[in-house]
Amino acid sequence: MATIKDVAKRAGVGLGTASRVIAGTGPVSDEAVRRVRKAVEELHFRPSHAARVLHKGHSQTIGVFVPVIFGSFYTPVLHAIYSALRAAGCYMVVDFGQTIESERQDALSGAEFLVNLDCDGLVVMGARLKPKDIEKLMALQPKTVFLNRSVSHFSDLCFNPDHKAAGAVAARTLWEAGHRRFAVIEGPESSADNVQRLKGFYGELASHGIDVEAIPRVCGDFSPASGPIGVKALMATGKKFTALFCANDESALGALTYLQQNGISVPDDLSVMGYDGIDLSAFTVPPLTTVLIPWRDIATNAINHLLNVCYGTDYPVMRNCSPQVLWRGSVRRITSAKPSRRSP
Amino acid sequence: MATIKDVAKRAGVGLGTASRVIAGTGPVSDEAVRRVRKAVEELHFRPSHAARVLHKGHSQTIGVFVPVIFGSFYTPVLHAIYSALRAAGCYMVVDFGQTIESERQDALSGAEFLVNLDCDGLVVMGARLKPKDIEKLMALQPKTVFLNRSVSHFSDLCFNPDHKAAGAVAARTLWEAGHRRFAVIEGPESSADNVQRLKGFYGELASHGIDVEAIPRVCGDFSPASGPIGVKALMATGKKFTALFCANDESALGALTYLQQNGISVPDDLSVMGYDGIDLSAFTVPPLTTVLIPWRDIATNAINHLLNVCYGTDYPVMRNCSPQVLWRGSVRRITSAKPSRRSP
DNA sequence: CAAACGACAGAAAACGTTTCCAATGCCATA
DNA sequence: TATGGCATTGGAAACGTTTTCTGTCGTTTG
Repeated sequence: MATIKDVAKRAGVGLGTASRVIAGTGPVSDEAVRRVRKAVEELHFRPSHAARVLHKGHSQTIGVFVPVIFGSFYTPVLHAIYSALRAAGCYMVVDFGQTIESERQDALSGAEFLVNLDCDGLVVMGARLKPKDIEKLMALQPKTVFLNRSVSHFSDLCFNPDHKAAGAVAARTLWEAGHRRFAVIEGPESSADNVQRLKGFYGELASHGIDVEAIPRVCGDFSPASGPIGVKALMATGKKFTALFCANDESALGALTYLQQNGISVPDDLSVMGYDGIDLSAFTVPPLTTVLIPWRDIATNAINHLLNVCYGTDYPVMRNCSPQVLWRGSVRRITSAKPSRRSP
Repeated sequence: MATIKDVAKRAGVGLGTASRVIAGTGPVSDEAVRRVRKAVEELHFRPSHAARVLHKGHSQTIGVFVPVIFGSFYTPVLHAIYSALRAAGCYMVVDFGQTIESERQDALSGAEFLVNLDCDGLVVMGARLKPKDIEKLMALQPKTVFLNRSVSHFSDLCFNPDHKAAGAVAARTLWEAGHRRFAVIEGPESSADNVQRLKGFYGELASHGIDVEAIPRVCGDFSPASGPIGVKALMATGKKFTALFCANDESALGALTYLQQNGISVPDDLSVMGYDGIDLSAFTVPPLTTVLIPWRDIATNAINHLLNVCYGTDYPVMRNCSPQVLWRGSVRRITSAKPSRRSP
């Protein structure tokens, strides 16, 4: 590969001049510009990123850790991160975790991997990180933002939807549609985001006088497969319910499929409500009513903040992105004073 | 950040010794090792990636271009690329295109973006690249492999499933199940992979004596939305058919949903066959019969080849990954000698 | 006409590594 | 005791930029 020295030699100018022309900074004569440009062209010169980084002290590279790349949930977030980064002219280096269970360990080792690359900053996504993990990561690279995890001591670095409020919104939506008997397919207990949304959901119902302890619930793992498993288990309890809340859309998808296959009509026999608002939720049968978490906005704001920290820019950062209900066909409005007791 | 000089000073050894200890290469006394290790620990020393790259001449970084990150198709491929790269200790820098239509332009500018980062090699995915684009990219970075595109002159760099053969397999499967009347939701004409699979599909049917010109067909864009649109258009032709071939699973998903909503039973009234074998195809109602393209294997082999080219390694590279039919519930076997003429 | 100034060019230093080479000290051998 | 070889070491050079500083030349101004 040709170096800037070769370019300078070929153009018959000094090193400094060549550099100034290429960087487009400092005073240079038109003649010099012309000659350097020509030499660059002829030699197919490209400045060495490494040399630049070494000199400048920053790499224009941001490391991103995402727990898993399977499924429909993380992908749009990754895309939002990518877009914001690319718009700022930054490179995105990605590291993925293996499974949703190994998330915490993966995040820790992934961050270390990324830090070894002179990343200017880090984005770490994951609901399973413990406060001391966050401290550890901050020691590794102080310029880090966290997605989907909130730790009070580092709240300015944590960009996290208000899962509790969103869970409450889900409950309120079902309540206002007239539902009084519920069942829930939960997510993993080790996921802080799951715990929060359920707290919001049950809390809201409790405030309406529902005995939440009596609500049949089953613990899933956020996968589509946990939908059928969950529904089966819930029906086995023998308790009656008119509305099923799934802690995420993917498990709701699985539940919908299972119900369909077993002749239980949604929403006539049972209403189903999801959580996340993944793209695919619009394409189920019936289309899934769900709580849209504005991940796109949240991620963009997180990146903006990170860029501000890393490069002293001044991108706008908003911290209050509120959830929104996507009202679609999978939840029935119960209009009669005495709600239907029919149940699967 | 502490440099290796600081480490050497603190450990009371020379620069060379410190470097040798850290790199774990060359002869050093136990005492020196101990002291350097201690200094590294105390100063939280991490070697500068940039300086290493500058000196060594390679960055352990591979640039990856993927046309879009939405949807279910590219994600598993990206994951396979990631896994292979990470296993080799390489960093993955990603660039995405905007839409499936802008793929070609996006790939070109994305590759340039990536090359500016001293990537040791490039992976470019995209079926819309023209031969001269490939030449251009090769000039930019000779160490490049192409995914889902085959150009005869660069066939050793192109890792591409045999779409024609896979299309033929789809046709043969339907034929052998007894179907004689077909309809097709095609993909975009500008996608070479789509053109190939259709060529294979129609070719196989023609070899059985079917008049392929008479087969009703409609052009989609690979999106779930093109499923309903396509089915509607096909039914509007008034022609009768027992089997619908969708050029990719996502449009098949959309088609399935639409049929379901309109009371057309799959597979009793109509058989539906997909193409790709995305994870989600197992979770539709009914589960989608489809042709599995072994993208995981193909991507892994492509990366192995690239790594061999970049680093002189000797990973195994296989080039014949054959498609496979995932026989599931969405295709009916027509056993009667005279196949059913019933049609939507 | 001389001096001062401005525009530009070129050389040199610095960024943090790794590698190569020469030097040192030590031990065994002659 | 001198010598060769070996193990270990420290320092210099190199990787390719950018930036700063000094120098030169031509032009303008007093």
